[in-house]
Amino acid sequence: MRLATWNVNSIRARVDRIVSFAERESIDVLAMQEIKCKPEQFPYERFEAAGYHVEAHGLNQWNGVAIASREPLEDVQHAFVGMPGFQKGHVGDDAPQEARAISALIGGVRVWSLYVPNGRSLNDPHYQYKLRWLEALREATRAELAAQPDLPLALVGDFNIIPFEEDNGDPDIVQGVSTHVSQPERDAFFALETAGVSDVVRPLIPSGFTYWDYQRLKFPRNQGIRIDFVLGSRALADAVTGASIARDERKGEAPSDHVPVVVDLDLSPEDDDDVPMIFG
DNA sequence: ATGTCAGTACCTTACTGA
Repeated sequence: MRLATWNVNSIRARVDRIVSFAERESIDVLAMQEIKCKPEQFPYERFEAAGYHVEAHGLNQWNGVAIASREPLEDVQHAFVGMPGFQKGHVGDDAPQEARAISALIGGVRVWSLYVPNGRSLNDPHYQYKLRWLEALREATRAELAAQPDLPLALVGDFNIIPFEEDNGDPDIVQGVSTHVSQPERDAFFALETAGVSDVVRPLIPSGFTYWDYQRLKFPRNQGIRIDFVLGSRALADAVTGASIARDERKGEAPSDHVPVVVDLDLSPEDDDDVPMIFG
């Protein structure tokens, strides 16, 4: 299985290049974020013509997540357990949830397409919302893996966090001033490891950005940041055979400001070394 | 060049969010 995640920054503005990428790179499962539309506005037919099923979750022109898959999507969910809401600067369980998570079971793999809140600024209520959202994600993931320890689980998407200093090539993003690099955000990201998931791309691709701001020639200057990740459970990590960051997707006509992150998985059953080979 | 882009409504321009 070839699994990719991509913050597309509007599905309608660039459906051509998104479907072209999926076909050209033989993507089996494409998790998308920031589709920026309601389901009735999603260009399903373009994906179906290319052999993909699609599940989309969007409430308005903001946020929105989707998963396209060559295999059918089963047991679709539009939020994780305990996902907080946000409305007019108010964080909480009583505020309406935004369209920032969608999940499906595909070929035995539980895939979550996630768009973590941006945070906006360190003193904005949205920043507290971001931290609470990440803590709820950690707890939901911990519970899911406690119930199914051998589940191949992938949390993929735009985490809006720069985990390490070497992931920050943008001189305008400064510790102590900016979101994405604050210690509480980084702590919340690394705490996901205690739930049983880890970054499966970094061991194969130690450096490289996934986002370059449209403004101020950030891409030509390569002043990008690494904020899009594939976090996998043990069973998923054991299946990873390769990974890539599709940097070229930031080039050309009407690119998203993010590029796809791709992982290759070999999900065929493992040989069990504890059992003797009795048939030759 | 405080150097961009997408979506919407206050719709040929201003606003929000990123």
